[in-house]
Amino acid sequence: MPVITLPDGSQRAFDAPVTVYQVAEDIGPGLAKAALAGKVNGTEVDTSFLIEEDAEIAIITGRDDEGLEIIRHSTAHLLAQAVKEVYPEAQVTIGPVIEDGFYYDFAYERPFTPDDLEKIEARMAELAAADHQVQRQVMPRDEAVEFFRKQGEEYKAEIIESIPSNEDISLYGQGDFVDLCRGPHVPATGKLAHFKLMKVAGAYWRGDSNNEMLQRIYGTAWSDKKQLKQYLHRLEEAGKRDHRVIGKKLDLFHMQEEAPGMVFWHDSGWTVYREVENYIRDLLRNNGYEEVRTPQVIDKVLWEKSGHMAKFSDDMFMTASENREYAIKPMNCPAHLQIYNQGLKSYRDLPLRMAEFGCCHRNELSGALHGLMRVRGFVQDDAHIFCTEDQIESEVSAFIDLTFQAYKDFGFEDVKLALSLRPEQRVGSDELWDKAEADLKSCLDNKDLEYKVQPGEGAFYGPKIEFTLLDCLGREWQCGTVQLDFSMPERLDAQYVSEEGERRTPVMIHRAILGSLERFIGILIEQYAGSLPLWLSPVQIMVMNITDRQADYAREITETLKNRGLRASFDLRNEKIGFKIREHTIQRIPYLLVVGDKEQESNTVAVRARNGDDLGTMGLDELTERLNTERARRGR
RNA sequence: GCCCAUAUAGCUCAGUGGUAGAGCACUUCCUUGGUAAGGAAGAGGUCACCGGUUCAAGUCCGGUUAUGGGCUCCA
Repeated sequence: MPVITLPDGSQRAFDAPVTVYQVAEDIGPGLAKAALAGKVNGTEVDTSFLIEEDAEIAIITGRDDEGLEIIRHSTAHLLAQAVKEVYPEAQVTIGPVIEDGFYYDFAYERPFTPDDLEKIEARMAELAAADHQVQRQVMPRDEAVEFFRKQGEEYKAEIIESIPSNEDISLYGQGDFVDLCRGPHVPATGKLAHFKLMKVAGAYWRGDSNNEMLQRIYGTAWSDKKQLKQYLHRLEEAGKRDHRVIGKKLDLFHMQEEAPGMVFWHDSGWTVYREVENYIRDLLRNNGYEEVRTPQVIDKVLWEKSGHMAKFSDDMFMTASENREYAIKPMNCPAHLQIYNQGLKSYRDLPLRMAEFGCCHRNELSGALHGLMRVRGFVQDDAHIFCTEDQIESEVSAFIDLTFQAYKDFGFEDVKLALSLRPEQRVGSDELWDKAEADLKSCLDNKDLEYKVQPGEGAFYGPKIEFTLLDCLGREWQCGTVQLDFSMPERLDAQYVSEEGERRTPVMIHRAILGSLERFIGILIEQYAGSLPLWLSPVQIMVMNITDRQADYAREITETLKNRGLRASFDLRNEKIGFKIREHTIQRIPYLLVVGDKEQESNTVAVRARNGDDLGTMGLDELTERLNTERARRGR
């Protein structure tokens, strides 16, 4: 005779086993209608789950995060059911829940078209309206394999075969469609109404590019109409923040067919670029780094020695001249080692921190290119720290602090961290890896930072920490990184003389705060939707006259502001002031100065901010002071 | 690299086999106007590139390149 304890602590006694649904019904008919699933002693179950003993119960509805996940999961099944009905030869594979929705991968003789998607979505709506019961059944594994194989579902059978043979398999059926699933699911397809199929894409079976390509259908699903609408609106708004759209509108940069993956920086964009570069330059100089510059084109022999030719030759741009072969440098480390190797180093020289705004070229796969985020020609805010093993922890720790300081100055608070550990193929002894991984880990733990551990994701030469920022659609892009390297110093003969007078090999720490300036600026643009902070804005002040009478005055104050180190420009066109304000506001210029007869007479300017605020009339000294204060605050 | 989609004026886009269009931007003229679009006229295209089908191709077919969305990759 189960006694049920609800989340609010209240209890209900039943004189016979009850289902989750019946519990909901007992509480109220509204809840029964809204119930999607239940939680019994912390485990998610279907509403049909029978409770036979005392338990803590929660009813899951569309208002709960868990409920939304169940809706998405069930909608993925609905998609599979619809596809099987419209295209019976298609085979189902997997269909997980993802951020904001779900996808499902199918094997089919031809790719799905946008037309197919419409048909499938229409069928989904019919199936949902038919309100099919969703029923769970349990089957021994081998029987389940046989069950799916009989239906020609080879992929499904293969998945189940990878489950241990002594385990039972749960299946969910709705109408004629049965799918392997852990569950739970909504009680009936009628609970699913607010979904939309978004796009088709190719995806490799089991994520392996050696396997065949499946047809992936992406969809979104929500618990009510309003949420769906809001989501679609959010996507539309995000599209307006896209750095490629803003880059064009604000005349920051362009790319063209003759140089795929390479950036043509325009004056405005290059101004942002220089500000970012100079910020890092000052930061590094103040933190014990030296700055160097190394050649763009270096003989292939060096890259063979460093090991890059063997591993990455497909991705390297090569060039030849006078019977000699060169690589356009894909990274800076071998070049920095050449500088290190000039003159014998002592332990007293360590740690030696060598920075370069290193221009690199990598022939990335054409399909990987993505605006400024993934390019073939880019500049890293690269540096290599040569140090002893004992210095690793303090160097990495200082670098993490420096990175967070920089991100904060640029206005980024949402930074994701990952710790990537030893891959199967690697160099260096296990003892060395043990120590290196422990060093990185303790750096993160000592700062109480949250991070994701990624086993096997480290570079072949050492473990690394990655700093990831998000773009306008929430896609993650790796920016900062710190990587330990036990391989290259030895390969390229770097040494130092120890306190005992012995020759030793230094450890090399590769590190970057921004990663690539191109990518970082792309993310900056999206973060601010083009309204960059004052210190980064290409044009900081636009001076506008009302009539021709104030043209000279406008020129004069622009000149004064320029002399005070501000990026000021004027607009003396024969247009109404409203027109000019609109145009320069759209151009995201932080401050607009209006000068008419009144301002000219009193030797002042009328100040308007790009958000529309009227800051009143003031003299240039007051304005300059105000702007200097704002500039110094940066993105904080 | 793989799958799908897209490529038309400077920009955003319409154009379902029969003389290439719109809005904005641009040029000229009028207007000198006080905080998000004043008015008029004009100019502007080898419809990405190569090939094919057709009496006729921006439109249909094939290929190439680039871009977008994914997958894979990312030293």
